[in-house]
Amino acid sequence: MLTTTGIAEIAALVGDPARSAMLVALMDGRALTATELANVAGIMPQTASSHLGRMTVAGLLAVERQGRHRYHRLASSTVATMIEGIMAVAAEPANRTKRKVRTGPRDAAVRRARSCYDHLAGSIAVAVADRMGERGYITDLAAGGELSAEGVVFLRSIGVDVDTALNRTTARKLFCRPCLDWSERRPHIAGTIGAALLNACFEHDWMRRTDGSRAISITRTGALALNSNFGIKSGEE
Amino acid sequence: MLTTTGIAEIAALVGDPARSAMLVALMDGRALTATELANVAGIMPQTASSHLGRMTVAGLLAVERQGRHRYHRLASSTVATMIEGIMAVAAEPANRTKRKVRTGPRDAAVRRARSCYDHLAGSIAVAVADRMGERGYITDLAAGGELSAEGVVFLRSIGVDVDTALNRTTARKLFCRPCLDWSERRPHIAGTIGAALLNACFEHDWMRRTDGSRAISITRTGALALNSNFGIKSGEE
DNA sequence: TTCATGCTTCGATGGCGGCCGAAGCATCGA
DNA sequence: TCGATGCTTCGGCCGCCATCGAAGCATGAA
Repeated sequence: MLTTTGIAEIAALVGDPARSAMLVALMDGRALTATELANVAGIMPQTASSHLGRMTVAGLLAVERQGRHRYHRLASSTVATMIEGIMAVAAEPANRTKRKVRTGPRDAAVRRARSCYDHLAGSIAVAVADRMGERGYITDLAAGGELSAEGVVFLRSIGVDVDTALNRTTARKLFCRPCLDWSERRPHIAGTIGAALLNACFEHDWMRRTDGSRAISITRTGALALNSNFGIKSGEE
Repeated sequence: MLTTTGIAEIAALVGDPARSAMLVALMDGRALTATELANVAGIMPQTASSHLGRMTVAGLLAVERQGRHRYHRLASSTVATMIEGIMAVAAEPANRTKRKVRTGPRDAAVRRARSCYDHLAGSIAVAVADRMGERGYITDLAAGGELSAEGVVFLRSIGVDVDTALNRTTARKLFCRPCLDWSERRPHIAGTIGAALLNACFEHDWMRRTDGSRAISITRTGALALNSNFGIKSGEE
């Protein structure tokens, strides 16, 4: 059987605590060095090197070498989607009852806004996609999504670099892909446009990365901007 | 970290050849006995029993006992979605180049129509969802989906048992969930409605299960029905 | 009650793989 | 050229777990 053994190989790679810790650390789309990932996983660099090598040949990771550093990142958004899928199962009720679950304020922050691969996820991201759909900026999000002409104008008006994003691929259709959201399980905006949107949020200082977590914090100006541009109340404005 | 270890546990379960073979065998939503699954995986019953027990406590499988038989099925559609996600990675170009891939006619059939958990998947299923969206039978499929009043009338007219399906849950909203599709990566109709729809296709003898494969064959009358009801040309009418 | 079937539990075995120490390559700075 | 840093390769150790034989429980039939 073609698929069966392939599935087992891929899943076995994720099925190691050290490797899954590294993969989760890379879920925000950044590229990290081998030693950084070794620290994340709590293992020695030589062990991490072995893991990273195996995940790379399996197509889970991609490597870019800069000088004597080697930066590792997730190979594709398919991999990120897969990990979100596994997360969803791991977070299901059947497993929650087993171990005690305390959903602290930090988890709440992650659930509200976090980075998924290279774009924004969480309830805020879902709300953004909803509003843009309501206003006709995005059409047919379920079927791959298409950015309308009004959508281009709108995004450009709030400082998103739509044009370079548009130049990077051939068809406009592919830009707004739905991406099953871990906590919300509803689509948000991914792809090149999603990356450009998140990038703009950082450049405007609407949002900031959080150290040691996938959570993204929303600044005061960001809360105001979300309200005025999207009509989203994040509770901090 | 809460999620990291949980992810590794779930993935490690899938990461065994015998277990992944069983999971794939269950992907069509049917419930199989322990011995049947042992045959699928090519292992002894006692070994299979151990695997099934572990997957059940982990929340991957659910068991129903009938007499001296124990029927195992996937615990939820979340699990099915996860496995499709892993399949997508295993089928990615990076892995295809490694081993030889021959996409024979049988793979083409699987890609066109197959069962995913308890509902229909493949290009036909995507087309069905598209048409129903175009005609306003389904609204907002991307955001969980909602069946409109016209949709209820339509489905009832083609012999889908909508009413029992509607009674089985509380809100109409939950019925049409998008489900990332393995080959198409576009949403199709899942949930209770999706199950009722597939069921109707079997009862009308529009489609038939294929032995030893997830593929679903389309009968001649089924092709005609798809064309007249949905305007979908499957190439066999 | 007795036997057969389906499945589970127990115990022992064997192998795969994660882990680290030490050594071997690259790259950068002086 | 020499040392420092980042990373990889090699070798050996250890533990976990998949596997199967045999025995123990259920359920159903004779």
